Amino acid sequence: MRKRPVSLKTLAQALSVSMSTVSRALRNHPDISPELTRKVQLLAQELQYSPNPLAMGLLRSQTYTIGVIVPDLVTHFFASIISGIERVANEHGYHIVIRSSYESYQKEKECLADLLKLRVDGIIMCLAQETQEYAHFDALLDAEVPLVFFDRVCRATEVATVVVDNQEAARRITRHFFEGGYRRIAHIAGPASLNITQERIEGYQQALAACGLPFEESLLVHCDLSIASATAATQRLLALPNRPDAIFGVNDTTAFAAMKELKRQGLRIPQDVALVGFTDEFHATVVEPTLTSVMHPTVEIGQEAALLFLEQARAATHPAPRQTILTTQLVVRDSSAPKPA
Amino acid sequence: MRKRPVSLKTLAQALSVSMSTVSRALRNHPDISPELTRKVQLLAQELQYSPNPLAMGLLRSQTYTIGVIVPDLVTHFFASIISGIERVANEHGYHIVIRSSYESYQKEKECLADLLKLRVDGIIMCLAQETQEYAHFDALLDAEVPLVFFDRVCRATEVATVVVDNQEAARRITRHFFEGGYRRIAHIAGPASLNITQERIEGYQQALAACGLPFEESLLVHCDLSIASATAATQRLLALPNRPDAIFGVNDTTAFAAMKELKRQGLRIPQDVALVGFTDEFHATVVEPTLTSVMHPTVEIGQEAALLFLEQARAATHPAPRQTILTTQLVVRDSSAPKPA
DNA sequence: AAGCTTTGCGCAAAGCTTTGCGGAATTATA
DNA sequence: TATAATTCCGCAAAGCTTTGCGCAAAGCTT
Repeated sequence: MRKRPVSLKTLAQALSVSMSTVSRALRNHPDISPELTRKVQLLAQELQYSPNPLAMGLLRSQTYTIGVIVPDLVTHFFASIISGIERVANEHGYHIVIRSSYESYQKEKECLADLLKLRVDGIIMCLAQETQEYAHFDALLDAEVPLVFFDRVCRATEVATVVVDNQEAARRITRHFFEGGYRRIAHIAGPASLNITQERIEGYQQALAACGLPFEESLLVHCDLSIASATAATQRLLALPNRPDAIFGVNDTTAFAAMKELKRQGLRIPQDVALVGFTDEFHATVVEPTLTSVMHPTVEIGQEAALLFLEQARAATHPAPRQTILTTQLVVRDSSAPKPA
Repeated sequence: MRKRPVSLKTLAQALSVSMSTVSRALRNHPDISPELTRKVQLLAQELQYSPNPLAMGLLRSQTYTIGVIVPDLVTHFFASIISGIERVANEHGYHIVIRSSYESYQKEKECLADLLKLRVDGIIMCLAQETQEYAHFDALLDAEVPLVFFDRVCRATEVATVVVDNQEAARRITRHFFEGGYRRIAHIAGPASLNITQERIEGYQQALAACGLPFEESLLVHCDLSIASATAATQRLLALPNRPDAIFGVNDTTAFAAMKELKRQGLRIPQDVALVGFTDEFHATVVEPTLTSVMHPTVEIGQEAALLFLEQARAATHPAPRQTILTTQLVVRDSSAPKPA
């Protein structure tokens, strides 16, 4: 049995006063005499008193705790978003408790339920890939529990969200290829259900049109974001009678899987096929050739999400859901060097 | 103002019975009549009652919450350890609240203090790189708060720890080089203060001796685990009058920085200089040449740490600290192919 | 000196749960 | 039928904190 930490009662008994007096003294209430106040604060300091958050939580219905649900804890993308959330949460006195949905709809519901049972003050999350029904958020919305989605979102009119401008990013990539002299630009997209997939496809198509290139069905392939599936998608593209001269992968895993497959088939990058991915700095610079990629402002996504939470948590009345759109950055490296004339 | 969730009081009032009766009914206490029990449970179900963990925490002095402190949230190594912790913690009804020490001693103390104020049931952590004093753990030890260190440890006789067999791993790498025909084997080590650094150096030296190779001071260089510092360390090695033909980097960042620097200087891997790192699968397979490396059982480290916590949390009396040593795996890839005769 | 205002502190309730004990009503016993 | 034994439920305390209200003692006024 661990001994209980010092409480108001400990202090009160030690000083032979009531708990209310101790409580007031600690908060410098004018009702308490200066000498007593000093004595109390001194003892509190000495005994390292710190108010019990459980009692405070009970009183105020506030735990200063944010539930964070991500599809996956290991991926650099999510890890650094969590890092961003953690930083601003801590700066504002909040703790974060983390759960992974493992991209599963069932697990996502479980996590949500568990965190609510824990009485978190709000939820910051990214939808699981499987999730197509959104009824499990009704309870939160009804209870006006602060909720923030990032990256993968739904019900954007009801929930605060932070996303990146996927269309713009996809347009920029496509244009970048075009300007480099590439004309058969393929796109390995993600699952059709994800909003990020749709937006990037739209941007891709918009840019093709703007560049005067036709949209060829066969140059748009889907994968489920796994390595195997991305590899298969690449193979489908390369098996085309008229294969693409540029590939734009929808994310990290996809881009690297594509790169490996290209190398395996003896194709040179970018001479035979140029490549661009959505990925993060460390990976992109370590491969050969270095990978041109759209960098997500991951830490900022997390920070912004936490700020949106705080905004809701502090508001007296439930504020209108705000949408934050962050811009990405296209970092040009070797894998998309201009085509030699 | 969010409305309060349903409590025993809600149910009690709805059924015109006392809260104690509701409480007993929910736990199938024999004192309560079967019909009433049924009615109570039905209503509880319907209203989605779930006991308030704050009240329970107050009562039992238990929050079912584990504080996790890592030096860095973004690194794959820590991210996947967290993933392991999360999994077994959740399986056993615990939540984890995460903090990053940013490798800072000051921050580490802050995190520790904050988590204790939060009344976590225990702490699982990895020491910050800066941390050299360990007095801030006295309070935990005195209060018998379950504490588990992983990877970087201290006070191993007092605290449960989970580590990998660094000596063995270093020996294996060195032997692997030797068997491949390499004779001037260098080691880029980490900060001398870290136990992992020391252990790997010892293993390195043991294996050199076992292979009948001399230990040359100049082939052992230190870095602080940053990219810049690892690059500089590599440069020092390559500037040697008699440069090494094999390099063994102390971790992820180091190995890749070394690889980049080797390439930059136009050296071929492994023909001119072979390379082995401590790293994780994804990175290692994506680079060119693929990197031979010692793989940490990261998820297992996390799982094992959580199990050690549970062991302490469940023990009636404070158990003797247990040391878990996990074995690593040397995955041979292209960067250390045998030297052609 | 009698009455009024301050000053300084304690009581108790609320927030939620569990649990020992007591008590009323019902049933069984003599 | 009066008494003993069940049966079934409520009171209250404990765990910790805050806060409205009350109360005693001290200070002040005239």
